[in-house]
Amino acid sequence: MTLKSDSIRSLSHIATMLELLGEDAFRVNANARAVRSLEAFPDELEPIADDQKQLTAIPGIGAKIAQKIIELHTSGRISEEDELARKVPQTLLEVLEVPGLGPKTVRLMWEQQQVESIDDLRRIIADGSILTLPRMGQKSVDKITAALAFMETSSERLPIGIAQPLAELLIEYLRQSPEIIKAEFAGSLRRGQETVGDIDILVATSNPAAVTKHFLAAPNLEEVLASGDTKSSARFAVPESAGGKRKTTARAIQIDLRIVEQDAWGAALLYFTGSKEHGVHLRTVARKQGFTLNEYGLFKDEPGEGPPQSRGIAPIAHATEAEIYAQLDQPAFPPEIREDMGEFDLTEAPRLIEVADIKAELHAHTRASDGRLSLHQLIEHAISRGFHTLAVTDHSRSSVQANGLSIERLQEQRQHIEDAREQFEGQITILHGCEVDILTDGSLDYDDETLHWLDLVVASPHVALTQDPKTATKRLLNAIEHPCVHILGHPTGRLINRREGLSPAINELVAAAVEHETALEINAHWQRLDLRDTHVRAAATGGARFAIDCDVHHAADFDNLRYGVATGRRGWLEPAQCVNALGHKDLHGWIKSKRV
DNA sequence: GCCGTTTTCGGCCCGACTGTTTTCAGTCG
Repeated sequence: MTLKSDSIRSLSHIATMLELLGEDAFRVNANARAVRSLEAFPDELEPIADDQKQLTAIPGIGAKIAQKIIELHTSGRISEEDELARKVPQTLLEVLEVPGLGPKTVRLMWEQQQVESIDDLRRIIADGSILTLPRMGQKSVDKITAALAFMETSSERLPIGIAQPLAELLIEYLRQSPEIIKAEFAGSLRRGQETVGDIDILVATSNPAAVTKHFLAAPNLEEVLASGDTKSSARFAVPESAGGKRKTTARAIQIDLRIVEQDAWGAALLYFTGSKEHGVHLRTVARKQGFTLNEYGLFKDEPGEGPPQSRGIAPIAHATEAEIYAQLDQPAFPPEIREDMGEFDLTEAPRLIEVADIKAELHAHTRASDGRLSLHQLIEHAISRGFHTLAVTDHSRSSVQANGLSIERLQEQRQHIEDAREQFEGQITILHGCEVDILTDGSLDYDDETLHWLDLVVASPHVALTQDPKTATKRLLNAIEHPCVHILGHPTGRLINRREGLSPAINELVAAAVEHETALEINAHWQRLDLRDTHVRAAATGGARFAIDCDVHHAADFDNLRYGVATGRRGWLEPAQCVNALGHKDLHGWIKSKRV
């Protein structure tokens, strides 16, 4: 555990307990904001933990919270957290996790009915005493009961690689209705987050009732949670086949449908894309300039009661996101950077990396190790993607479970590569590379002579992924600094929702990567997305170069590129910093620079 | 509890839906 992760846990614990005690909402929010800010902070806190000034330089961290972090660092505890924990039963925090139950209701249950746990909640439902609470009727109780049952069947956040295809299928279905003018997904999915808690679909129509009816008849719909004139929510089953074989325990996902008038499409898309923090900041900007911004448009402030659109006030801008941003004198922020993490300091929108920029795949496996494609099939797929270069990088010998190649087999593979080069001449440049294991101590799985003989080397950690941060940093630095290594593959080895992976000191890796011109991988597989967005942001700011690769094992893995690109965009990555976006000459110039 | 090109004090976004209410509180995003 690091000081950062401990601080995040303690501060969010404090925020939740303050909420349950009915403390000032702004104080609760300040702690929650500090948590989000720390989650996005790329570096560890230990190096700055004795410097209040550097701590308060982190947005959302003021003098008080900095003091708590310092206290946690020096004593291992925060006294405020301990004091609060004496007042609030810790099992009460689980009750707050029940969807539909908020702090006010949980507090009432606690004060009036001595509810201190989920079991207590079940008790007052069973004996009917829950109905004596204010504003609590049978319908509410039924909802809580259903939520409790749903919680038991578990639900984790859905990886983007499952959520996005689901959203696209639903949109395809919705568009079958002639009443639909436009349909797009918004929310965290549109911002390219690695996992999503729900899916937001935005629809433009002049016939809301028909569209709602159509939505509620969609395939895989399990339960309607709410349905009004402009908004419906339903729970959908996640098909067993999602993501190839099931790679998530999530059985269901909530999908929210928002219905808007076509005219206000831009305002609605902006609003429902979020993030919440970006929206709050943007509305503050609007207010300062004498405007009101909501999901119906940007309005000039005029005195009066009620929302401007219902008072007959015409919006100044509402048709597109771009015109609203322009009216507020802001750049047209790409969705992926709308996190209120510094984007409002920009004077113009960055030109972020796009899928169309990617012209090379530098991390791909064949049947020789654990891939499912033959060498020829792999090459044909790369050509069909319009790539100018493909690196064949099967596993090295230590990856026994992946049928890693001995040096002899590696040498045999060279002959096949050369045959293929002849056959595909003029269509694509084929590199003979490997994905070499970074062994536990940081040494590589082939000798230097073999590595130098290969055209391209991706060095990746596959074992000992629970090493402490210091050892892991040293291990990865070894690979970055090795003169034959081009790319550090999936640097942390994490698997989303499954395995934490290594926690190296990213700033040290970045400094070494810049010095040795080694690229850091953004592994595009949606189970990896490694480096993650916040690491990419830190490394890109530090001037590192990146490789966005699909780590191809199956033909369909090429389609994961969009998730890797989205992660790069969330890290503010521009094409010039991505080796896969280089032209043929520049890419091979860099690759050969490691072979002199 | 944070923050400042209106402010070092006094702000801190905005609306839909639900269930329980005769006008609104709570939750959610």
